[in-house]
Amino acid sequence: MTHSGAQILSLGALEAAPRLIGMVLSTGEVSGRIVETEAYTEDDPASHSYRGRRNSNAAMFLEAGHIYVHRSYGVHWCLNLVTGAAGIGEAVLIRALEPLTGIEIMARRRGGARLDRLCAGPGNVAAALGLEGSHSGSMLGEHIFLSGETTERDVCVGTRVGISVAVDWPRRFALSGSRHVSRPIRAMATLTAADLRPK
DNA sequence: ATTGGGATTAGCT
DNA sequence: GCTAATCCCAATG
Repeated sequence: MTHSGAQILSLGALEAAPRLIGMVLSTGEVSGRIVETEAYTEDDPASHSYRGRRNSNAAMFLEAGHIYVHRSYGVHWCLNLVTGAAGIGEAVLIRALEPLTGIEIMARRRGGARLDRLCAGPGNVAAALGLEGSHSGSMLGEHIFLSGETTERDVCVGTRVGISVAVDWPRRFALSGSRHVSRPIRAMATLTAADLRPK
């Protein structure tokens, strides 16, 4: 993980999530630019950390820079980057990537899909990267790497999808205009590059 | 011991 | 649009 990556993840999830847009996630074989994220904090009733630490969510309470991979609907794996201070339980869900390299490998893992759907949606991101539950609790730099810079383009913020509580919280972030996002965001606000510059 | 409900997706209507 | 797939945990008896 790069220095700027570590710096961003040490922020809270709410501040890290928009700043991760534009950065690059890679394994040895494949890589993609982050175009959609979602912040989960311990005060969020939709967060796995909301009801405290369990065996299943322990990775979410590790130090910033670890990854938390969880099962969704008993079927899919979803990748989170742990943020903030250790023991708090904050993380950013990686919801979509713009494929950069290793596209054939990702397509094979996904059973074929058009380019702009290859890493669209959290289950598809984890599948394309080859991640599963056994990777949960590992550190960035072991299996996957975070590099690159925060985007210089606008990031929009909107409501969430796929949950039943706190749906209206503006915690889903996406690169404005990207066609690689899981589902279009009805923007409640737009953050410019100036808003996202290191404070 | 059993049951209900997800941070989702693909495939069919 | 609707639904099945399928695992883990929390709530309940």
